[in-house]
Amino acid sequence: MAETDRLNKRNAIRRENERVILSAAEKVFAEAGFGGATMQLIADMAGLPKANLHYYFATKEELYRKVVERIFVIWLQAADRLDNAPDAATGIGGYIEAKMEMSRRHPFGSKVWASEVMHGAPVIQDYLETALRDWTEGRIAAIRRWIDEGQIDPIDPRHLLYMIWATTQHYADFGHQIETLNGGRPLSGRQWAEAKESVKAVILRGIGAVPARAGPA
Amino acid sequence: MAETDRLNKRNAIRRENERVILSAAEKVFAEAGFGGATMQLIADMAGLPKANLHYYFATKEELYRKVVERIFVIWLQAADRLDNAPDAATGIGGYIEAKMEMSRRHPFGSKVWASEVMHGAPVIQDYLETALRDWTEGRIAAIRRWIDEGQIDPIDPRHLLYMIWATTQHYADFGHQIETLNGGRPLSGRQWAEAKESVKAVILRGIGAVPARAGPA
DNA sequence: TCGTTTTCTGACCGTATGGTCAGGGTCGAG
DNA sequence: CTCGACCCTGACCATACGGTCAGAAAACGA
Repeated sequence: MAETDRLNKRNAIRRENERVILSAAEKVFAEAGFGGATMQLIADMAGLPKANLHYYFATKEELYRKVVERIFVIWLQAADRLDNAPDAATGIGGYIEAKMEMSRRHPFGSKVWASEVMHGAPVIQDYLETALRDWTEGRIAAIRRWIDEGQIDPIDPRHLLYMIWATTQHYADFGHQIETLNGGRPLSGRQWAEAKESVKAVILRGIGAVPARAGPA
Repeated sequence: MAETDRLNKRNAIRRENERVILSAAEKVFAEAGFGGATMQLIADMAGLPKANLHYYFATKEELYRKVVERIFVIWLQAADRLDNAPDAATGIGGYIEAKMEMSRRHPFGSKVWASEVMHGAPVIQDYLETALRDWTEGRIAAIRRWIDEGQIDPIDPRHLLYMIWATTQHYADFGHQIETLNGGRPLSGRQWAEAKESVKAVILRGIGAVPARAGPA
């Protein structure tokens, strides 16, 4: 087998440490921003000496880039629900659900992404111009098809996508504000479900999408 | 007249310098985050020596706090359109319009606010728990009234507010991403108008609000 | 066991940053 | 004109931060 795939102790250590560092970095970058984050803070959170971080990731920029790249991959993966959907309502509804789950399970990643974009995407501008642009064009075409088929009202697909991104990611990025307005408590499982249903209902109704089981009369 | 209101040269200088500094600070904080912003950068942008900034604002934290407080006031002011509206569609539609205008005209402020909240609102937590919470409760009551009157579908008013905030502020906070997906060009006046109409249309239809002029048959 | 490679880390360094301050300049009131 | 209050700023300081490095420790293959 290839040398890099060997499952000896060294590789295990490396993999585990990289995982721990990336996870700690994601959290610290999310909570403090790139400028506010320090290698010492990340090291403490990872339970490793600072010098050890620099052994695995040469610079703060490199570590940050790895964090953002990982998030970007997850971001694009959520699109599975949009593709191969039997109809518009199922596809868009499923995509909203998937993104709401992501906001719930990966709030730090969402915040890092938001922060990166807000600051002009200094690190992942190339991804925006290639991968994200291509991805977006593909979904726009799919949405246009649904419009042509009369499954949803005519609407600029871009604004629909922005709306979905904005609304779903808001529950992660502005989670602290939502929590404060919720009496200082995090949303319960029930409240998350209600949020998901509200968002789905308003958007699907807003674009005139009929539920799958209720075909046109 | 009161001493603080005198229009002598000294007061003019003070007012003008504070304005210039706050404006520069808003931009720098928005583009670099609190941690990434430096007093030197803000000073350069304001065209003043760094020491002069510290003459008007003792610390970086104080300057930042003033910036955020100013944004918060503007944020709350946009609610005028929601209050005293003749009906739900006009009120909510007007509020969306006002917030879209704010995203267009004050993108830096929106970003600073987003950044502050994302990082756990270390500076304005008290505002969230008092002013924002009170404001929100008031609007929730108003929305509930519209629901009871049958003007809009039953929906948790909180999620409706979050949706409006998320969608409208997205055009400021994620403006760079939108610009990139728009071929690298900022949205034109026409595109902004389309965005505004799209958002309004989807949300108003999504909550079953009928336009003001088209009363129930 | 031995030599080699990889992992680990305390101590250290140069720089950038927030903040200070003494002293000079400007304005306005009387 | 004079004096006091306010405005301005170059030079400076202490600290914190990203990053380096020599050398110890551990893992590995033979």
